[in-house]
Amino acid sequence: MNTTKRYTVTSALPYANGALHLGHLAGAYLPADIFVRYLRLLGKDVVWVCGSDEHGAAITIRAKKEGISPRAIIDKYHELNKGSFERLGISFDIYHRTSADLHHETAQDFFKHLDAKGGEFEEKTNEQYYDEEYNQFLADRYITGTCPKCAHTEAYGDQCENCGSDLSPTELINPKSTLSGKTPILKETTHWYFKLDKHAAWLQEWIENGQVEGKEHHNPKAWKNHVLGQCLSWLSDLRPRAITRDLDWGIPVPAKGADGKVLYVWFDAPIGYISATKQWAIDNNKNWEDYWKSEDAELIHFIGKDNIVFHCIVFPAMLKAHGDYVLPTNVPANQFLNFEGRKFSKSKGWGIEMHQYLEEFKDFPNKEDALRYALIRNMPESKDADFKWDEFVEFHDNELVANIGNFINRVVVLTNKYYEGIVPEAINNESAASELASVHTIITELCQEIEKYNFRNAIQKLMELSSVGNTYLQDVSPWKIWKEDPECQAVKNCLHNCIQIVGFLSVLCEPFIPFSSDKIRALLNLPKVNSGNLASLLDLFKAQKSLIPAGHKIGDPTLLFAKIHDRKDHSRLELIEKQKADLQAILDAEVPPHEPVKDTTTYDDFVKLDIRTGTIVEAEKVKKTDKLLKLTVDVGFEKRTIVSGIAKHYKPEDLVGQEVVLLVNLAPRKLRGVESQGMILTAENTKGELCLISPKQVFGNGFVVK
RNA sequence: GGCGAGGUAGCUCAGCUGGUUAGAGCGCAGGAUUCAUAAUCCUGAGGUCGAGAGUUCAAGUCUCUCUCUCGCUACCA
Repeated sequence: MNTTKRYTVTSALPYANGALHLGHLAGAYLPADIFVRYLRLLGKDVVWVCGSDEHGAAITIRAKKEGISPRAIIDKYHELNKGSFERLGISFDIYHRTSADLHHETAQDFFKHLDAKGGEFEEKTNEQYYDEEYNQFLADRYITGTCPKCAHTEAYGDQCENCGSDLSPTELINPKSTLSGKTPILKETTHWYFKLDKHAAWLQEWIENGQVEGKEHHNPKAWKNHVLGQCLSWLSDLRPRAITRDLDWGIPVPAKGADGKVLYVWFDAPIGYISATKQWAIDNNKNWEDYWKSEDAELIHFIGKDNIVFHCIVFPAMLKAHGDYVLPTNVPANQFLNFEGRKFSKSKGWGIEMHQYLEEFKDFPNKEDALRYALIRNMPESKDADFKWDEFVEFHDNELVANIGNFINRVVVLTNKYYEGIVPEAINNESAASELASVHTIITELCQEIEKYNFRNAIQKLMELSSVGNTYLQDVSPWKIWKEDPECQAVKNCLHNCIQIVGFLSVLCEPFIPFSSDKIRALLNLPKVNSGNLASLLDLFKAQKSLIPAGHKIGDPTLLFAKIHDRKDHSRLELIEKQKADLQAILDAEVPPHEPVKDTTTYDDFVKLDIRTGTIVEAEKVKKTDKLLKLTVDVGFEKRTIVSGIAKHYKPEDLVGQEVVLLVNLAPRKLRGVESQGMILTAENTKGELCLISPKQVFGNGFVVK
């Protein structure tokens, strides 16, 4: 590790309108926890900040729906998430919230500074939907209407939750305000935009080469591939981004003519890292600027991949535009965790939330570390990963129980049996030199892996450490020697060395499985690990001194982990089986997905559609498209050119001669430069497969379908 | 179509700037052992490194083409 004096570590601020699930935990919190605990063990000066992100329209909407205040929502989820984190050993230095006054001030100051500086913002006026009854502009989420793509009648202004397509409010058919239920009008409004585009050049240099203004800033090779890739693909097309909204929930924009406007959440949220640090500094008698404005401060953002663009482009641009702040030296974004083969989905009940796990596994011994271990072992560090209960069981029983737990138990039992728990002295210990050397190598590698954010590898090193212990114990087989000669020095040496390994484990496992670390320390009759413990451990090792000296009395043997596949006690296996059964029940209960039935229409409306039979006479692909075919269709009285999105399902040559049914009085429209004069009718099933609709027998062209 | 990531043993993945018979863990098969939560330890089987072409004395590793998976994006009348 380099000579940096301070670390400022952040984890993505959870949005306070819902509970976090295991995917969030594995993405941005657990990895940061490992990293920060490790730094603390080395005695580094580090602050790790996080907190609730409590603004934005989604919260006000939810509050309205549930008939409670936004404040009630954020209080509820702030407490819930904060509590779950604590119970899982996520050791933030502060879990702040963006509703705090300190944050409001900080964010407003930040805005004012950029505004006063000039050149960073611009104001633009455009038309947005406005609710005349409530006299306010409507955020995207406040408008519902019919989705233009799937005809779902309750699509939001920014997204249709039925078909998943991203929308803009003006695309909605029949828009309605969720406040008054009435049709909103379009009205001009002014917003502030952050001129992101003007930062493109230095951002590129910074991300690609790790240099800022010709000065080396960080090693770009230390960044994850997928992070670099995504950043660079964004850089080619940076545009000014709106940073204000017409909303009454959030941080008021501190500028003239900004009544009724608040800072857009993505602008205020990352500033939350700064305000959290300020609050922590006040509470702990520190100077927050040392962690944000000092050259020897190293800023690291832990996030999920959905946040890469904000943390690698937008926020750095904000910091640089401001001028006084350091830029992140790394953004080790994780990919996504799936759950038993599917995406986590709250609405479908797929997956498990942190508080839910804690509740349902409340009788499971060492449940926190069991979960942490499984998530770390299979962390989505460089590609999406999948959480499976079967793997959870395997990791737990084969690795935590059979490898680490068993080794520690063997050593503690033997020491108690042979020496009444007193650590024996090692004399002429050279025979164990190779074991101790490999222990040293593993410890070194473990540290390096953590420093490279490779936590999966790191935790496997932990397992290697206890494997070396197990192998060593097996090689010496002290129980054999002891039967012949209880006073034999070889037995004493062996157990002395094994206890040292247990001691190393107790320290090195702390970043990963802190609850177990405490238990191992208790077994060894030692205090909990503390800041700087790893540094002194490494020093002792160098000086070839024992971590736990001869004569020290260790505790009585107790089990660290209880096997899930236990012959006598099936309770834990049943717990797992229940989880699996619950998932199966969801799968079984699933109604075949279907399009919602549209609103009732009339015969008069129906006859407006002129649907006729026809025959495809020519077909070719439209260039530079995936799905589009240009078809010439004979409708009897004339030939029509029709562009149709069926290229993924039909080859042009197979279509010629095919009879079809088509809408002939649809207004013509250009698609990719080709004018389409109608629409071929197809059906689409849930797999997305298309089927042309056509007469059952040869019928002739141009006849009306009714 | 554009951009990004990825396709390596049954499964999950390592393989840096190209260099001897391609690795680990799990799983599997055989053996050893009993201090230990039927845990541990040893040995072994298993891969034409997505396909093809090229550069090179030498390619999983570089270049090109193709193909499949995932994400973003365009398009779907």
